Amino acid sequence: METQVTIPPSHERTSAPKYVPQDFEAGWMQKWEADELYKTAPADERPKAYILDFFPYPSGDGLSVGHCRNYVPTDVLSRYFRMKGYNVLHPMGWDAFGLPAENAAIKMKTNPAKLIAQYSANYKRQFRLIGISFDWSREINSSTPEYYRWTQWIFLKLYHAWYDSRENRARSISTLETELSANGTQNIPNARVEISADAWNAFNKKQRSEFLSNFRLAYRKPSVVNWDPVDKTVLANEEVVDGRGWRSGALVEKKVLQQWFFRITEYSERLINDLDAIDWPEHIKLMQRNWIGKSVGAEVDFQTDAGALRIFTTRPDTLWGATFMVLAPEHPYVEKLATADHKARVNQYVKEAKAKTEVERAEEGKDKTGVFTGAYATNPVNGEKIPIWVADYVMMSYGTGAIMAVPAHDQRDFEFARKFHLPIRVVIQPEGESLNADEMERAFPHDGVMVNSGIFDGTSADVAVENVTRWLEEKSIGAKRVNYKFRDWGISRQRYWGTPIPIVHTDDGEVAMAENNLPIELPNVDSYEPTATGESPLANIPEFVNVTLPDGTRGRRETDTMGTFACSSWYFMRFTDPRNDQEPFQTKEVNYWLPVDTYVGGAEHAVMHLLYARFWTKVLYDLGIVSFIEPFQRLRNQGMILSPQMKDGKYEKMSKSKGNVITPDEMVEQFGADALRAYEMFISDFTVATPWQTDGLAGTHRWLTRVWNLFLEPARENLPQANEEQIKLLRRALHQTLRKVEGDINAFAFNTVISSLMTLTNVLVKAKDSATYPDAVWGEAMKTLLLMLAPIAPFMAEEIWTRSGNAYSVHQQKYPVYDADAAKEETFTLIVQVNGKVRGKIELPVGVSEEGAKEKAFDDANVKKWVEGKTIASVVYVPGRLMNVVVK
RNA sequence: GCCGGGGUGGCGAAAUUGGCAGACGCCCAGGACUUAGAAUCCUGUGUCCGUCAAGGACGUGCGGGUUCAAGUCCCGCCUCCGGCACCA
Repeated sequence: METQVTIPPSHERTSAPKYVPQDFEAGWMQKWEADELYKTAPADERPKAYILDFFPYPSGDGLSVGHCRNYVPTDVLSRYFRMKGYNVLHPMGWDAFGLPAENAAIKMKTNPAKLIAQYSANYKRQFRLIGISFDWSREINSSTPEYYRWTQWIFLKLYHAWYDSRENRARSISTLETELSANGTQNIPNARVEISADAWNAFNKKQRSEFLSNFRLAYRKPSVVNWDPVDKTVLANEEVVDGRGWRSGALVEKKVLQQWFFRITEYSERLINDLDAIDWPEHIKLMQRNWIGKSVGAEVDFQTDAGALRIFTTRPDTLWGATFMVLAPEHPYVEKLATADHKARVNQYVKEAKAKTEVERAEEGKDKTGVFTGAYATNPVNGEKIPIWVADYVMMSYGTGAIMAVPAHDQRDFEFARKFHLPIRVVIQPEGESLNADEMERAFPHDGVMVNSGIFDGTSADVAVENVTRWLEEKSIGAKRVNYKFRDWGISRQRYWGTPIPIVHTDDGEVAMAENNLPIELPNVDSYEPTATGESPLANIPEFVNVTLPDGTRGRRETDTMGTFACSSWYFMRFTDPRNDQEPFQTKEVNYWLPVDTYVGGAEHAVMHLLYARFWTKVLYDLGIVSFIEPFQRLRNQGMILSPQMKDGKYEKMSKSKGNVITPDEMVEQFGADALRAYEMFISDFTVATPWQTDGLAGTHRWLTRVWNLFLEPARENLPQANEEQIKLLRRALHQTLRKVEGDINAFAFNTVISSLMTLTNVLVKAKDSATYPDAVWGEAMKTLLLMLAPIAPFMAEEIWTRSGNAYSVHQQKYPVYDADAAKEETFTLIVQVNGKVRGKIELPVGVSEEGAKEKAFDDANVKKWVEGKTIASVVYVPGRLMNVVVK
């Protein structure tokens, strides 16, 4: 029997200290740091937890409440694992190089290093304000020589390595030189450039250097690049969004420059395969797979007057349907094949196509353009002569830059054929349908049965590709081939504010700096504005550019700097040993801490940072420098916090330009950091975008006030002693909450962590006002609640802990241990349905027999009413949950 | 166009394997306290019928389906968000 509890209004209670978080929060933070509470120990015997936020670039705007969405949960996790007895690494540093800082510095006529120092100090202040427990003794800054020295060191490791596809790993370049000198490239499958041992041995220094560039994992080549005319720099493919620079928004132009690349494409297969072993959101894995863009098909040679023209196709089963060929405008055969009477038109077309930007080509969309070269190719499967065209819908950068056009089964070829009145031939017939080339309105790119294909007629779709490919190989016409959309990672930036590339150009070719000559330091200069020519501003600094090597050779230093994704591709390793000036990190430390157990940040880095960091990790693994193959075991992306104001029926993003940014500073001033932290967790599921509501923050503030009063307000007088049943219920609620909270923290369900703690608070407040509990019971409840609160509301937990007379610090206590017996339920509510509608709810003891449950269920008055006079067809019984009576 | 992920009260949202839809909080209303307000506390709060009862009908973007039972599974749409975009 439940009794109605009357709770006296607060004014009747004896006075208690008021919850004013602003009075104690800052003081505790100072004390914790002074006492080095969050200083991480080196590798030891304890289990470790490495919990990391994405490397932030500190901006002048500081942190908004949206940014706090990821920093709070990772902090909660870190604090939780410390209390669980783990050795926890939870560090922070600054991705300080790069355009934003440099551009801001140019605009404000100051030095980017100064700006970064100022901005990062502000971030640090804000992190402290909201109680984030970073180990600041491990703070790093990627723009300091102490850091980028090792970025350069890793660059050299890549420079001095090549990918041996026979062993499927990177090896030292010296192993390649030894092999070239003995056997040339004859044993190296798919060598990009082939050479005999004699030819290699006859090479001079410069020739060797240039030849090795075809193999090195860090190499330079002339390349058409994405040129951002506003930021005056080259952008990686990943940094071009809709044909515009991702930061400046300017239309990207084409430009040919000598560029540095990392040969990430060698790792395509491993980057795809190893995704299976890591706990990442599926959509991020999918984005990476799509970005790498693996497709399996065949390469086939078509004979022409200029020699064999190699094409790539994923549909070798449609070879008999090829009615023309198309070359990309940049294809080297265009010049060779164009016949005299077509040359003028071809040249004109190529010139126009090359002048167009990628965007212009794309904007013209599906409207195909192209010209006939006058030349023909021979289809190797049937000896047919088919015309060769040039068209810009074929890209030089994918496959071989040439295609066989099968208009009946490819939509693009179909459009092209219709526009230029080229023949269309059906070679795949769908089941139960008959395609007629003249009447088709679009291509049929799907599976079917092969027709018009000689000996393959009648071959069904499931084996067609495989059979034809095998046949091509037997006949030596073609071969199976895997292609990737993925390109090598371009890292050159013609800017000042980045890691210098440790290479010197001499008359004898490139010379890599010796490791012990690192770092190559950025010169301290007044003017570092970008040049309009595309050269780095470093090129205008003679003291930097002109070098004399130890052997007396004179050279020109490389003036490009590395894009910042180089810095962020290994910073998570540096945190394990951030002050080491002998090596990037101790082997023992890096192998103890890595991989990162939980890595948290926004989804916008899905294909850039996250792919590059995986690549560097694999290279370092191949070279025996680290012992793990993936850097981030568990990845989670936070959802965005949107502005509370709707515009056109939608919530907007927070941005300085829209003037709708809400800062943690103003929220802390009003409600305290603990309430802000709780609200950041409570606002919604971690991964979901959601609008900010300051009223909701008022709610978590009210909750914390109730918790405060629960601990610090004296109990009412003259309350009855709690009976056995009340004690049991109290402990049950407590331990059920503990189980739920631990499960939810591990599952990243922070919103339900808060709601279950709110529910427990409500239970305890009622209990406190209705009975006096034995000290042991009440003490257990209070202590358990406080320890569960410690990671979430660290300031309040410490304040209450101390005021209650406990020894400092609450954050050095063991996390409470869940008692399964106490949490066990004795009864459950059986839902009784009649024809799927709920007609009754009855309390039954756990473990009741089916017969017992039925008896009680049919005893229920309302159930009786619905069953009476009807025939019972069946009864579905789900033990411990539900009974459904099906009647007619 | 292709590939993902969503759509649940006035609002933010919960809901192991299909098993009580709406936990928790906000807002709002009524009440207690107060000279008054703030704060705090109590009660109510999906919609509709019913007497503010008992009880019932409807309800998770729309339309179908599977099932004793569907927010959850299947088919077809609508719509929002993200990614890719002539990838041969």
